[in-house]
Amino acid sequence: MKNNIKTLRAAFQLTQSDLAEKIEVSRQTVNAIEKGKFDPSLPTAFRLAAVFNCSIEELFIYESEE
Amino acid sequence: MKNNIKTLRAAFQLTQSDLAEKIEVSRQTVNAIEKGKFDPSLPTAFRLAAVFNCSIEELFIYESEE
DNA sequence: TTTAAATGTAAAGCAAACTTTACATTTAAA
DNA sequence: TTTAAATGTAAAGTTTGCTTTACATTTAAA
Repeated sequence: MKNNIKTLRAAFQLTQSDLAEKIEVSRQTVNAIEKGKFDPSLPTAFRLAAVFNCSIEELFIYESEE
Repeated sequence: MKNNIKTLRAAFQLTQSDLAEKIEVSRQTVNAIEKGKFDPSLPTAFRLAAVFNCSIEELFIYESEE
């Protein structure tokens, strides 16, 4: 699963800490999701999409797992 | 988080087992998601949306947690 | 009305999402 | 060029998504 969080976060001029606060997760979680270390939960994905005013599908690119 | 899986599954004439097979989870997992016992992972949500040819936002209704 | 399919649910265990703490590295402003 | 903010990352622990096994209940077809 790829995502456009880093780009959008920059466009919205938010630090990882700012974004973490908005979506109510830790800064490390934002970093990990952004870097593709793991996928967010569905609720977290919804909150991210809300912050960036876009759909989950616009934020995340699903690629069938291996 | 509410969802329309039961309705859509009926419309597509799929059993919980059928759907489980399609999205590659266990039947119990489909049942639990359908009954709102827990939220699916983001990859599972993507696969569900793909089966029903709709968006994740059309399938799941996000409600801020308590 | 009997039988089979479908659904509901529970327990034990594993895996992944997330936390906190902590520290090292990069970036950018003074 | 020093300093602070921002980012990267790691370890240990908690929570939750999901599995398998197992069985009970509901639904529907014969």
